[in-house]
Amino acid sequence: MATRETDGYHHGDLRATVLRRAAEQVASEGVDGISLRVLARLAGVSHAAPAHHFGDRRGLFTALAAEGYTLLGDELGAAGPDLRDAAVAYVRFALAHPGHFAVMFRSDLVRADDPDLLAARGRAGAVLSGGVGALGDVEDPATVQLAAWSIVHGFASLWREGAFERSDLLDGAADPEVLARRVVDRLTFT
Amino acid sequence: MATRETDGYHHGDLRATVLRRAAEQVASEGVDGISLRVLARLAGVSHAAPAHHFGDRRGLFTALAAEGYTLLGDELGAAGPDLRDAAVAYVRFALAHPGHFAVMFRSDLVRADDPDLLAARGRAGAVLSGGVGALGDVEDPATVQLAAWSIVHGFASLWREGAFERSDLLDGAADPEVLARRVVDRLTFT
DNA sequence: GGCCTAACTTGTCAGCGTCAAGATTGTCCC
DNA sequence: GGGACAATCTTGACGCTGACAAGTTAGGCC
Repeated sequence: MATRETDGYHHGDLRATVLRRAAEQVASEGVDGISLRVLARLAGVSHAAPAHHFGDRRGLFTALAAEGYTLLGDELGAAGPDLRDAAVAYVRFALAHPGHFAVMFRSDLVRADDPDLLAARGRAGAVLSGGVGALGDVEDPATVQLAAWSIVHGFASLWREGAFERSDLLDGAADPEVLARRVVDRLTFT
Repeated sequence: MATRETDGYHHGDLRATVLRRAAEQVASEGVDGISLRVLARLAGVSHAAPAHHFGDRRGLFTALAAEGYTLLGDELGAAGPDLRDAAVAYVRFALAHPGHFAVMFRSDLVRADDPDLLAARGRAGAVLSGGVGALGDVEDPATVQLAAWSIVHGFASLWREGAFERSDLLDGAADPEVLARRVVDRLTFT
């Protein structure tokens, strides 16, 4: 099927296949519960095949992170120039792509100097900065941006790890995006 | 010398020794760069000795997380009832004990039903809730608490991973606690 | 048709977590 | 003081993993 273009020696789409599976596995079992050999097995190739595309384990996570920043850039771009909309979009991205999100900020798992990673991250940052610029008159835009980034990043992380559920701060099965907007609304931007 | 009470068969303080080293290693090299066997070697015991105290790898991280929640509870308690002070204390804890912090919210690394963990976490949560109660008249205290938790957690995580340094949001070598307070001050609590 | 390169395989290695079984030591009770 | 007992640590083994090296196959390009 779609996973193989040729069913012989060459897989045909191994890089994308492994990357997709890796995102799923990281999302469901965490970063530690992942193995290049298992990913290779799932893709129907030999244990060393993924190494050709990613180098090593770190390379796989780096590629995953780069893809994540690309997706985040897209999401932020689609949200438009309003910073509050962008904030909610950040949360939406994190919860829609947990496998990517779990890796993107882990400097111990990612090769910091990877060109693809840097490019994708730079783009996402530029999109966000544009949103802050659109705010108009702000006394201390850098602090505002730090605060906004912190609050959405923290919210997404804590939600993802189930920290909120364990506390009694959630009223029933609240929608994370609704809640995220409510939380972001406690920020003053002026 | 203080690490061994007897230099014979029994180490005497293995559990605490391993835990301390583990915190250091996690802080410096990340969770993945840690190995029970290396920790055992560093403590001068056989490779299977730590298992007696922690069961398995997951047990080690669980113990580390529990210790982290205890430390966090102490820090929050020392900060007093003011929620802004507590928020800064949260950041201070995270940056002072990065090895613990890195593990505390990783549900994939921690045994969720561990009694020690639950007790320590419960205590830290109670201390924090007390601080929110001391705020007085608040329209929606749950949302306020979510927002405060999110912003400090996100700030600490992003700072820790070096995300802020990579952006151009920091003016020079800013003190994280000062910056944290400035960021928290963008929150409206009423 | 022949070459070149990318993609993948096979084989191997040391290190890891985990388990089982045995050795050593401190403690407590008589 | 001595013996049972539990806690602590060792030794040895197993399968799995990431990484590396060397060989094999296929596709593209002149």
